[in-house]
Amino acid sequence: MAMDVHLRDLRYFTVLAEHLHFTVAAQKLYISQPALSKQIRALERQLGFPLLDRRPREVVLTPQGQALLPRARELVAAWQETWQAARSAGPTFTLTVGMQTAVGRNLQREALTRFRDEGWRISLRLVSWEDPTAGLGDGGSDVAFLWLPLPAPGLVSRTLIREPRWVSLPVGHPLAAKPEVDFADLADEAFVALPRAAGPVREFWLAADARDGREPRIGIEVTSPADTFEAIASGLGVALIAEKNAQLYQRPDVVHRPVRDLAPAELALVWRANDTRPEVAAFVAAFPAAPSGAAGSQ
Amino acid sequence: MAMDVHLRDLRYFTVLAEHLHFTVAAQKLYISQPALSKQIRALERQLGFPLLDRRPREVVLTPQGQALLPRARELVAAWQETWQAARSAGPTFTLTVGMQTAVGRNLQREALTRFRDEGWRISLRLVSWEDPTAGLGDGGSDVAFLWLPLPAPGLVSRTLIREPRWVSLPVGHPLAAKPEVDFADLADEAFVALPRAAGPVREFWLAADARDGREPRIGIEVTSPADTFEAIASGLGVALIAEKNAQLYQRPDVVHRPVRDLAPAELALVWRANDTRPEVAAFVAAFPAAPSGAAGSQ
DNA sequence: ATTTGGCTATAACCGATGGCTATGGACGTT
DNA sequence: AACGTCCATAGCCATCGGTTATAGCCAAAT
Repeated sequence: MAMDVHLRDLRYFTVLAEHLHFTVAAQKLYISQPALSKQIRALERQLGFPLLDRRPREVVLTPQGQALLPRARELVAAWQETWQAARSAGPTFTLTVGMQTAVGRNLQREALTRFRDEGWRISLRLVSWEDPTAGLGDGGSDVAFLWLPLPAPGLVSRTLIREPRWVSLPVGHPLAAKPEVDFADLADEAFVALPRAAGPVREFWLAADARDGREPRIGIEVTSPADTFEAIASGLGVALIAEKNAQLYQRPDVVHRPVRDLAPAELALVWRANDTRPEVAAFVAAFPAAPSGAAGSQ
Repeated sequence: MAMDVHLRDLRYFTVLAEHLHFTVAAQKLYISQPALSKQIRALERQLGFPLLDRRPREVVLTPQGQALLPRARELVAAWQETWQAARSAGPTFTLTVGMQTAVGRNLQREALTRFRDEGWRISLRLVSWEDPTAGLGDGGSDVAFLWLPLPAPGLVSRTLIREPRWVSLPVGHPLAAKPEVDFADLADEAFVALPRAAGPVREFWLAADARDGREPRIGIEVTSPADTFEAIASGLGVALIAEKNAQLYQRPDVVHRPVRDLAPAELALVWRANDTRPEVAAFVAAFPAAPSGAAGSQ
């Protein structure tokens, strides 16, 4: 018997019933209008009776739809409650999230608010750039936000954000005159680098992937964003930086420019491959993965 | 937020919690053990906490599992009730099912019991072999059980059963001596045929598909199973017949033998392609489709 | 101590589902 | 008549939910 519903579909229905307008309801639900249309049709097909009467000018509930609506709301709400109740029946679980400074993108806030509300304990752990695993290596963290590539084997990642690499230059720098920079013009500059201990990520931000094996010239090594921009402003070198971070760290003595011909940087949620605890999986699942290739934006 | 559950998963959980044994619970649920294992793990992952403690000797509920169990039962039951209530809020829908005699296989019973219980009105309409669409053509039926091929354009089918074609012979017939018959030995026999009005299905049961275009020899045309076997017993011809029907229509003066080298016959549920009423779709969906090719049995 | 048997997990595969973008088609409005 | 609004359809792709086959674990039995 095909009697079980996905509560998601009931939720879709309740929202649609509230607005009686597919396009609007789809927006509220953060899905496309055709997706909603299709799901509702599928729901009607599964139930065996129509829920809505699609008229030329308006959409109205059928008698069955009217009967279903309040009960559907109850079910969705009841489930929410049930979930919370069940969760709190177990021992309180504390998830430690490792983050390096300069990750930004209010991911911290996301992590904290979203899960604190739902009865979890989230503990943020700020780690220095010297620990490329952000605490995953020594067990100090359960998950971490990191720039790829992965610093060590045995870790798995879900890419959350993919964005172009820009370059930070001192205001006086000749290349600062152009609105966009070729990496070729940049390759022989002195670079502000992450510490050696940072591992593969250091190489990535030195654009080792675009140098054909030639060694970059290192101006200075730094361990914090403040250091970095101080060094750049002082003319000790230039540095690659993610696009959004460029917008975030504005200083009068430093300018940011997009760099052509560089693969985008990927910010990922990382955890240990052998860590199968459902709490970790649930945390990870709560963050939507970035689309794989070049996304269709529109 | 990934908060919505599929009620099916809750149902799986309740059954598993009842037996505390994956293999047994999977059997009760009519799914394979790995499927259950995977679904439960996925559920735990989605919820963010473990439901069961899989120990070497036994499976036990975690505190969260214990907390979830009774409420999960309630939710599943509540949905059932909700569904019924919503259905009966609409005008009673009567679905007319066209059937030819000799379809058999307790499909009628299936159709009637299954849906009468759930508050539908099912009206069976027995049609003669003269109407190959079993009432779909003139709107007298909403759905019909028919042997393929489809008698007319504009109809869609879901194959329910696929079974070998046998041949019915009078007891004295020389071919009746062998346990199995080659169609080549049968091709030049006189055949008991469906009426011309039956269309493509007539050709199918004359095995036009195995004759390379040569015309069959028609002994007599009949319009009911009784006619058919009377004719065969009287030596007016032989007839092809589906395997299960062969077992069903046993008479002392007629024998049934499997025929080699014939494609199987397909019994299908048929409805109008442009009929998108959810009631029809739900009825259709309630009958599992036959696997496409040679099925993996075991 | 090794084998056997019972039970759950994993792997590889496959069709159906659920999302997307782009486009069509019905209908009211201008 | 042309346009705008809104739902449906088409075509595409990743994920899901099922399958069979097989591995791995542990206790009982040889």
